[in-house]
This record gives sequence, C-alpha cells and structure tokens, in this order.
Amino acid sequence: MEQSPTKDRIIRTALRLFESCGYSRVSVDQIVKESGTSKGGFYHNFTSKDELLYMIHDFCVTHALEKAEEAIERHDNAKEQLRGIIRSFVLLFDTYQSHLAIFNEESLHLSREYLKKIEGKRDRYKRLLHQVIEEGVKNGEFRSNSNVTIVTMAVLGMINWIYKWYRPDGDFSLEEIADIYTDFVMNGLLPE
Amino acid sequence: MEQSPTKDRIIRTALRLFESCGYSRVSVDQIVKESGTSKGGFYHNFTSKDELLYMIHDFCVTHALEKAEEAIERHDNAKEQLRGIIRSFVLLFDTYQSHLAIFNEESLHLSREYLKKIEGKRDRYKRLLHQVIEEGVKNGEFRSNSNVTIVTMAVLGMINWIYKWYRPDGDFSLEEIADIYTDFVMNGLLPE
DNA sequence: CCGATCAGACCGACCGGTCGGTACCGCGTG
DNA sequence: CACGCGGTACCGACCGGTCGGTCTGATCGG
Repeated sequence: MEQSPTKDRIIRTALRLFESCGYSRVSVDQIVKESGTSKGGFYHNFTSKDELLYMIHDFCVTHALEKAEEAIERHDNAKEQLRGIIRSFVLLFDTYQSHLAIFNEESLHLSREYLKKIEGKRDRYKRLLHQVIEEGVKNGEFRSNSNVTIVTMAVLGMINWIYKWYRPDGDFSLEEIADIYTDFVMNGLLPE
Repeated sequence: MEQSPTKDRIIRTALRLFESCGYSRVSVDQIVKESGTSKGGFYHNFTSKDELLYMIHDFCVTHALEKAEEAIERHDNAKEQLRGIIRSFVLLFDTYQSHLAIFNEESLHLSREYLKKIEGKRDRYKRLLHQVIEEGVKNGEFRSNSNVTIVTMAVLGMINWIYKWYRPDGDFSLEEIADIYTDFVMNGLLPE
C-alpha cells in the first residue's frame, strides 16, 4: 500500500466521510477540503470519484480472499478450515470496518467494469466457503442434512452484518465474537 | 395501505428504481416520469423525497415487528417462538424484498428525525429476539453457554442478508430457506 | 364554485470534472 | 556553482449539467 501521502490522506478522509454520510452524499469538494488538498490534487491521484470507491472496495475484498486462502491451506480438515475462515473474516473488521461498511452499502454506485472485477473476487470468496462446508458434509465432519448453499449464505450474512453493530469500544472484542460465532455455527442453540 | 392510486404507483416505481440504482442515483424527475405522473403529483402526495424513503422504511419494519409479536404470542416456549420469528422474518421477503433492500442500504440517507423513528422500531425488534433467546437459555431450552447478545446479532445478520442473494425464481423457496435456517440455528453444523 | 389532484416551466444550489497555471525537485551541462 | 529543463505533484477558478423543490394554473368530481 505504499502510496503518496496525499493519496493516503484522501483515502482515509473519504473512508470516514463515506461511512457516515454515504458515497453519494459526499462531494469531491468536501473530501478535498477535509483532507487538506485541492480538486487538482484529487484528480491527480484518481481518475474519478468512482475509482476511489473502487479502490476502497478492492482493498478489503482482496485482503479477505488472501486470508481465507491462507486458512484453507493451513489446515487439512473442514472444521478447522471453517473456523479459520470465520476467524480471519471477523478479525478483518479490526482494520477494515469502514472499508467493509462501504463495500456492503455502496456497491450499487460502482460502474459496470469496476463492479465486475469486485464481484469476481466476491464470488471466489463465496465459492471457497461453499467448498469447505461441502467437503465437511461429504466426509462426515458436518451433519449430512445441512444444506450447503443456504448455510454458506447464512454464514456470510452473519459475518458481513457485523459492520452494522460492532464497535471497537463495545462489550465484545473481535476475538470473542469470532469464538462465539464459530461455536454457534458448529453447535447451534440446542443442547445435546 | 389504502392510498390514492397515484401515491401507490409512485411508491411501486420508486421501490424498483431505488433497489436497482440506489436512492441518491434516482431523481424525482425519473420517478415522476416512470410512474406516469408529474412533479406536482409527486409533491402533492409527499412532502419531500426523504419522506418517500421514510415510508418505504416504515412499511417493512412495522410489518416485521407485528409478525414477530404475533409469533411470540402464539407460542409459549422459546424454541417455537424463535422458529416463528425466523420464519415470519424470512417470509417477509416475499412481499417486501425491495423494501428490505432499501431498508438495509439507504438508511444513511434518512434525515435525523425519520431515522430516530425507524431506529426505535428496529431496536424493539432486536430486543424481542434477544428476549426470546435469553428466555430459552435461562429455562434450559437452549445451550447455557450461548452468548445471547452475539447470537442475536448473528441471527439478525443471516436473515437480513437474504436480500442480497434471494431471487424468487431461484432454486430455493422462502419456505425452504426458513426451514434450513431454523435447523441451522438450532443444530449447527456438527453431528451429534 | 370549491377543494383535491395534478401538469410542467422554472429556480437556485450544488456537483463532478476540466484546464491553465504554479512550485518544486533531480539532473545534465558549461 | 549557476542555469536551464523536463517532469511530477498540486492548485483553484470555472463550466456544463443535474437535482430537489416551488409556483402558477388547469382539470374535474361533487
């Protein structure tokens, strides 16, 4: 991520503004003013406001993908792989909560070409999770009557949703949330 | 919902447009043109574009709340109450998928006063679900080491997320999804 | 004829993006 | 060292167009 300091400042400012007001409510003028640069400075570093949005999207989905692939490689059974994916995804909110909030709320504003790239990576992530769960069901690690497709979406949903309610200064750390989520996904609510 | 036909047409058109382009990318002119009315007609029925957005939000959260309260009243044990809440929430996507998509993506664009009303109802919904799970843990229907707060958010997340991927003409009906979700929430992935 | 409903021209604010210009830095040359 | 030169980073006035909202009337049922 070794970028010019101005570019970095613009991105950080934009993250904050987009997260609290929404992409389309924040003008380039506002980003420029609050990041201490100028229109010229902005368009020197980005070809358009859209490209800035794309870069924010790309940061976090790329990172998430890498972490998930790592988790799969590091373990050789579905249970541990799934635990690793959940854990790495949840921990992503430590550094990327703003990114993820924007990722989940502003994807409609990406232009077609940008959207295609992002969706490609998101689908790869989805497929990864699907494969792990599927493998677990096949080899008996997971219950055989689990519906892989829907459970995959359920897990994705419960984690993606975290950006809506997690606060770094709240009652639960991301480590704790990851543990509780894993336990919930594995065991459900009913007692033995 | 007994409204003037014009108002109804405007809302239906707006739902479609907001869902596919995002609130702030759709102009009043566009809504007006596609719903076959005029600026005058629009501003006769709504005080502002914001109010239209608020009404869309209010429709679905009010409905969801009613259904959840019904489910709780109809059953006397936490397990059935939870099943009822999940089921009624999932089935909401049948008539309110557009509403829910907008509800989840465009809440940042609500003005402060509208936002407060909506958040009040959303919090009530959250508290309802929390109470049911809490009760189940207390009376032994659910595992005692379930973390109620986080599990509540997990369940909310996995259901709210449905608007991102559910398609009425897809492989799964909402009834099936509700059943799979309930089973997943109750039993998790691991076999006995 | 009165109020409800709607038509559409119009307004002023705002917004993304452009463009001509400036400041500065490293480098080769005399 | 002085000087000029090319290139990079940045500045900010400005432009064309869009948007939410207003206003003056027209239409019509009762």
